[in-house]
Amino acid sequence: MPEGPELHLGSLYVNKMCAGVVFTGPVRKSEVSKSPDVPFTCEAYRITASSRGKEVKLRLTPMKSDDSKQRSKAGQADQTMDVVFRFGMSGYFRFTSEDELPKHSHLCFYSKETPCRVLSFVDTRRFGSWQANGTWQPDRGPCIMFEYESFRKNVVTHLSDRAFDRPICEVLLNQKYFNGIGNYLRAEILFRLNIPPFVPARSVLEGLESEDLCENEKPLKTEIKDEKTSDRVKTVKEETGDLLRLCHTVPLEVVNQGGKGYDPKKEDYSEFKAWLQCYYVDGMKSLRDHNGRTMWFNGDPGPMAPKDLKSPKAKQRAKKTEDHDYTDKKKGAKGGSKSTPKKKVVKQETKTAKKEIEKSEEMVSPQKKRDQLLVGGRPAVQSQLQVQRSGVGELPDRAANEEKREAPLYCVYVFILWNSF
DNA sequence: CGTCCACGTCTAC
DNA sequence: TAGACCTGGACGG
Repeated sequence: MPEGPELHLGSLYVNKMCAGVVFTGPVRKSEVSKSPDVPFTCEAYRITASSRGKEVKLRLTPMKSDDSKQRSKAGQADQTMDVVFRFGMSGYFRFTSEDELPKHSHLCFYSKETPCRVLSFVDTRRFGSWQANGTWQPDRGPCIMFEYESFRKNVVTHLSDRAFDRPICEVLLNQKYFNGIGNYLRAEILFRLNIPPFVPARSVLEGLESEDLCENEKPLKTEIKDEKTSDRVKTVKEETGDLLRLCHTVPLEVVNQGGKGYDPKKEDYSEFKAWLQCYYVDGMKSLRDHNGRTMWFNGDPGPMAPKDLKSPKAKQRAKKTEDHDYTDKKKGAKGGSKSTPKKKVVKQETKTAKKEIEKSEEMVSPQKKRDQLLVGGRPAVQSQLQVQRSGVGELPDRAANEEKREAPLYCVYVFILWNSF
């Protein structure tokens, strides 16, 4: 569940499910967890949640007791305790009956009912963590969604920080400045503004104001009469706002979807998947950034793109043979994972038209290939945009973002490529 | 069976 | 700037 929107949706889930529920007893941790104990026990307490960027805070509030002396005798809590969670790659909250406890529940809060129900922090990979008596992690910046003004200010007033020497796509994952942005959000945000991901961050951000000048401008949409569909009025909207504003609005779109955000296993994942314009989308390119994270983008990667010429594999590929069939897969199998320190998959445009086509096949992820279908004689990329355009009956926020773009250049690109087969 | 990949931090050379 | 930390799903042989 893990970028800003998912964390926030998680806090909404807790507040909704636990409203009016009384919890009791100790907080229990799984055997396998290495996170700290939560030394809290109470005859009757409530749980509420809040979020900030990529953290969720649970507040455990003891209910009033007639006999506070008795309570302190028994070692009961009489003060609230905050527990601050980070979700890692796979954390989320569930509220279930005791016998439906999900696998990988690592911290459990028991309700005072028979049979009882359990609020549990579930985390398959255990990259998540929590801190009893916790506070928001001090090195993390303001929340991109709910502390927008201070978030902007924090970035704009620290542009001289060496952190901004890096490519913009990598800076967007720096939680000191972009608390809540993660790997899918950075792709979606940069894509919408057509910003090459490996452009120096400072060059993109300098000149932006602390104040969002856009915020109070009402007419975000321009209505244009479409000649072809004469009687229909088509709304055309450019992406509104600068990069910092989109770091705020794009995550909020996910929250306003009301689903669970990024969660491929769940039923309601389809809406989120349809919302994605770039991340893991068929026809988009991807590159490993300098931290080994996959950056999804379209068009020019930008001047700071990893050249990867130093990677053992790239050397091998360049030296050994011009055999275009010498793929990463092959190398992986050959070299063995031990001798090659870390695989670096580079998928990029090449110069000649022929190679372009070959490479474009490599670029398509396996998952994509499954989905790759012709719809109405057009590549799926285009049809996806059409689906987005036809969205009906959405929340106002979302509706405003529906009818947003003419078919972008990449569609033309894909179309040409497609026909060249 | 094995390899690769995944929404994120952390800390140790 | 590598790795370490984990589980599990997809896919290949």
